[in-house]
Amino acid sequence: MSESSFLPTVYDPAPVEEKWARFWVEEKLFTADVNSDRPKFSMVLPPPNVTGSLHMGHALCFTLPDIIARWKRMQGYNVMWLPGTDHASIAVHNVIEQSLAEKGLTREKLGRQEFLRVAWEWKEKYGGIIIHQLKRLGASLDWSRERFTMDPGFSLAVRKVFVDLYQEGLIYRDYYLVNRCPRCQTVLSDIEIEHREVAGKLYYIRYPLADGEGSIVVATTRPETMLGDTGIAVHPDDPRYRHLHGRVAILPIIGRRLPIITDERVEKDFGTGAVKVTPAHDPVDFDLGRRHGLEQVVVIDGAGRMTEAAGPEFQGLDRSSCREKVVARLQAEGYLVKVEDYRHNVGHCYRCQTIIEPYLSWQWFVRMKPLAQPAIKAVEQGEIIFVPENWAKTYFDWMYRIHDWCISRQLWWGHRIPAWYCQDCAATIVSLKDPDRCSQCGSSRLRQDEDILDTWFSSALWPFVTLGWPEETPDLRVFYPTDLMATGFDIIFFWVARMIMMGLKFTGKIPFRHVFINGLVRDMYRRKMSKSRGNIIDPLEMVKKYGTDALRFTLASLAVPGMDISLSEERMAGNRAFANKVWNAARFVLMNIEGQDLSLNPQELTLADRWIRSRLKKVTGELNAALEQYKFYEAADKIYHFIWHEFCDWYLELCKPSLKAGITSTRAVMVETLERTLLLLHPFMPFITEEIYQHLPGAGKSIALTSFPSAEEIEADEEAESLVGLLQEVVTEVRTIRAQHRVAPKVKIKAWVKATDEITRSRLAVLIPYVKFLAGLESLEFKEDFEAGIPCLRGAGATWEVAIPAAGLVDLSAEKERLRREIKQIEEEIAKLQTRLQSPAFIERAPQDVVAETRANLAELEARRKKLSRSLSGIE
RNA sequence: GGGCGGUUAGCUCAGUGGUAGAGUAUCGGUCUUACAAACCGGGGGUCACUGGUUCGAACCCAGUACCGCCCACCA
Repeated sequence: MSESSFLPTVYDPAPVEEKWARFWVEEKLFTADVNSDRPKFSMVLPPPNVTGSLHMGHALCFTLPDIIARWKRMQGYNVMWLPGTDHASIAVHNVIEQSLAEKGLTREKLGRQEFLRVAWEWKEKYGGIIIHQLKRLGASLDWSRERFTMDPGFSLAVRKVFVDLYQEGLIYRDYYLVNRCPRCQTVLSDIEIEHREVAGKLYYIRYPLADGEGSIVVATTRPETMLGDTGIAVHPDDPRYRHLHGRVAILPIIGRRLPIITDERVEKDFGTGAVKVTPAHDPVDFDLGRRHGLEQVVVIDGAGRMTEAAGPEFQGLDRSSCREKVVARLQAEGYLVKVEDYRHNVGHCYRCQTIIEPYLSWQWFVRMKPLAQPAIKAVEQGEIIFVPENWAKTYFDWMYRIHDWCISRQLWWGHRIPAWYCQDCAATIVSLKDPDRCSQCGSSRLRQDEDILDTWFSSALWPFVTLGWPEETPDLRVFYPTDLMATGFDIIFFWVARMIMMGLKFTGKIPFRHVFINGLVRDMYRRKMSKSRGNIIDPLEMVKKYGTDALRFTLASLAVPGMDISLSEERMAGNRAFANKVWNAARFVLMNIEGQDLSLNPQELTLADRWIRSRLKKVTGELNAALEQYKFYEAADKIYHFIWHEFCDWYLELCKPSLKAGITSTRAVMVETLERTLLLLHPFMPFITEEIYQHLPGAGKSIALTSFPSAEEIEADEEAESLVGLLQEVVTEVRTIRAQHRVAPKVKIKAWVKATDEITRSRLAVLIPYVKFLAGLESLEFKEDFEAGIPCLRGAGATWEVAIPAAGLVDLSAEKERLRREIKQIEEEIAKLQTRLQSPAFIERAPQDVVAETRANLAELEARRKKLSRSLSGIE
């Protein structure tokens, strides 16, 4: 048969993938029907930032749900998987402001209107990149439902949520000490701060007492903040300072009078047991100050520069150079007692890694406790299930101790806070529609709050606003709550928890039933991928090199729930080889069925046909069970092993003689098995399976629209499995003997076989032609007596023996070595089992079937040893 | 300071009570007409350590060590 009419020998993924990716989108295969009467299965994609280009985290984050989506769709579900993007305030600001800076511009110079125009322009231009990439990579998303977190519907919903929460008292404004990033020029919420240990110093500073009698020494890591000190605190029970209670110290440099207060929160054992109190620049001091009525003196501004209140000597200095100057002056004036090296945790901005500055300012907050309570309950009662479940503990830990959420940001790109301040009576107006006049005094001199909302505020609404909320749309009714949310553990607090809280609050329902938490993608040495390390593995580059299917399969085969994934290119090369294997198996099948009768006569099935069907049944069951539990790695492993090591290595090889003999049913089973196998593989490798499927006789519009195999469709055939098991044993034994004696495959040799019981004998009789073919034997005959004086190479199972007359083939001393080694291994095993069986405790207490099994194993091993020993002494 | 996870073959990882597995790497042999991105075969592990429970432990319990991550107001 000429090969030219068939598929090429080497599979080239790129053209195939591009073709089908386009086809799926153009044919709208993944558009869900809201009127369908099939059961629904819905998900929303975690919206990638519009700034980004696709990275491995994304690739993982859509590959796994795509596997589920395709699987469920093939199982007959009405699958709706909604895509979209997130406006990502800070990230967009960083990108745009950086490009402005290159032109010598700042956002202030540009102005708010113009900046927003640039941002939208930028979003239109680059925001589509990820969407394009997702389409190219074949994620089976419903593109008719694509959303953006700043589209008009979203703006309306965000405003409604804000107004409702405000009216209920769950959103409030307060003058509070918050975290500010001096570089990003905005405040951040607590969870946007990353604490990292840094090498710092602990400065001991002496503050003289006002009455001139003595002094008190305090320890601080931030001496520059002393300029804003308004008190000193000691522990009430600390005997060292009892005489100082209620007295007054003098702040060096500034000269301010500092009352010495007592508070339980002071640690007696740290430093000197006395702490300076700077209410405007430290969270603990802020509380202390509020409780004890201390003044708040702001000495560092939002950009990290010293204010006028820091005094003329320091005003305008950066906080770090100010530290040096303050320390120098303290030293010069004798106030600096000592300086110690000190490692401590310092908060950094999660976006730009700048050290965070506590910053006293008016901000908007969400009161979290009332929202958290039902969200905790939903997980406690199992309405929402984390996979793996131990992530629920992380969720609970955070939720129980939740703090109020600072939601205002001093940025422009985002949802502007719907609050107005009356310039005449100072009233605050929060409203759905832009107000014309003050509701208190009727003045029309209103000024809208300059700030926008934290990006995560709108992200929290993603699962229901994307479906039409606050309208009661059919989509919302049919597809909400969603079934599965797949995302990384790093955003459980940022996103998952807040979606649960907001979902319950505004829809009265959970937003999703299952939360699948995937790990971080790391490099092959388990290091985080980062640009600075230069160890980024770019998914698009991998796609180019190995194909999307190989990338997807690699991610799936490494995805153990909740565990980080360490990725290597070798692994991907291996899976490209797997794709190629599938391709060539398909080529082989297609070559052999072209123009042939494919009718299936059950009477005509060969042993191999019966065996592969039975194996396929079991693998199908295992695959479905694994996916049911989100065990992607296990599912991938099962299908990989089945295709490569059962379908290709044994079944297709066994088909060759049958095909030669012209057995029609084998062709039928071959193509039937190939087709079912492709369906099983499709969720993992959508492209190559589609391409091959389209070459099969009777192919439909798309493999994605076929129905997923179920184990019930096929019958098990234990007899065939057991016979092929025996076949594999014998063939492997003969091959091993050949390989160890360097008997090349093309050298046709004779072999003898015998069985130690009648049943094995009759089974071997059936298997002889197969063994001959697979082991490359010229002949294989039953022979009762091997001991006829001809030196042989021997192998044995428990109930059978093979012998290859060795004359002229090999060096017998090598054979003796081989037999000795094998016997030794068997004897070690036998010794272990004997010890176990000699223990009365084992016989008495272990379950009967375990004991029986152990006995049977021992008997088998002993039988083998006997046979091999006889062979050995025969040679000797 | 609290919590979570990890430690199994050279490497990356599966494996929740009954004779240690995969991929890859490695060594040897093959172009056996689907596939050299392939085929056949081999070697390679006191399952981190110490105790305990059990007839039996990689697996359960207690502790130790090292690695990683998250949370945390000792300035």
